Amino acid sequence: MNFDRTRAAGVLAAELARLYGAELQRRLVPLGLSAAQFLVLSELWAEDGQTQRQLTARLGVEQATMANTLARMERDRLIERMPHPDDRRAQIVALSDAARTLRAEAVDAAAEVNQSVLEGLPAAERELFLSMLGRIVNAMRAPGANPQT
Amino acid sequence: MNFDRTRAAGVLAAELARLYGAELQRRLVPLGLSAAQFLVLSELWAEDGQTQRQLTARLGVEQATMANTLARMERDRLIERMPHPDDRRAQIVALSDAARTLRAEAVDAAAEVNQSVLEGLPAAERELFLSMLGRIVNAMRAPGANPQT
DNA sequence: CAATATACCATAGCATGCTATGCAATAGCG
DNA sequence: CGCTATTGCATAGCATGCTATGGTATATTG
Repeated sequence: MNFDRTRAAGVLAAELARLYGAELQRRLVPLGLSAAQFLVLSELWAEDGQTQRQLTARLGVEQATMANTLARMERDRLIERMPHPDDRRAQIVALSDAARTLRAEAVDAAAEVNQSVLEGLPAAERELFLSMLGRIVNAMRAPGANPQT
Repeated sequence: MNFDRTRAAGVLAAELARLYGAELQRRLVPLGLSAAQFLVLSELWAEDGQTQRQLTARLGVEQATMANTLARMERDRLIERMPHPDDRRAQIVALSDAARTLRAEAVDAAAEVNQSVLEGLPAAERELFLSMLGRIVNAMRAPGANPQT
């Protein structure tokens, strides 16, 4: 009849996400980045010049969320938007020079934070944990994961 | 040199938290509750009449976050606040009748969502996953988890 | 006791997530 | 071609997280 937060997978995940976000933010702030901005940049570092639509799909957030994040990134001179050559509705999101410069440092910082998360587990279990986390996320993302929808 | 989101524990946790939050919200909305409100209520169902301070500590959010959440819950008639008998700075947070009535239904809904999260894993691995998640969160919560702080 | 330090809350301002809307451009169809 | 549907974004409004700040009450200390 009670609800045990310490055994609720989602609640624990939310807490992990909060702690991780805070730590990542702490490491990225000196570079002038937030965690959400970093994720967008990590996509653009892999492939510059994507549309907002593509970024939204790849990062799995809603379109409106991405629009807001991109607006802040443009304000902060991390990206530039230019007209799409073939589709006047769309825009190309391009890295600024500043964002290109930040790449190595930011990726290092994020890698360290990801490593530090896993340090809570013995090395032998880390791969398994990532695998299980990945499978759970995939299962929840899949259609039909929502009963009676 | 790249950042692989699919292998970053924190990013996966954030995504799990988002998906979980959305699903929990979907199940709680018919009851007039949000996920954050549910967590506060789950504390109060266990022990009614706590102070804001206690709730903040137990749920692990910042004091300001709790103040805002409690304000919305008071607005929504889920809680009532009354003066603390011994300390005029503090207030007692008490369940409303409506909140007491919601208990069984809300706990059931949350339990189902938690169960559905774990369905992404074979039954044999579920306990281990919860254990690992719990250990990671504990390790990150612990002081000294932050290098060079 | 008076002054200072702490503790408990509230508020302001921001980021990032969401849903709901609306506009403009493009695609599809009769 | 012209109408409708779809697609790509932007904006509004909200919840929930945060930090920073300030007010009031209580505790501590010289």
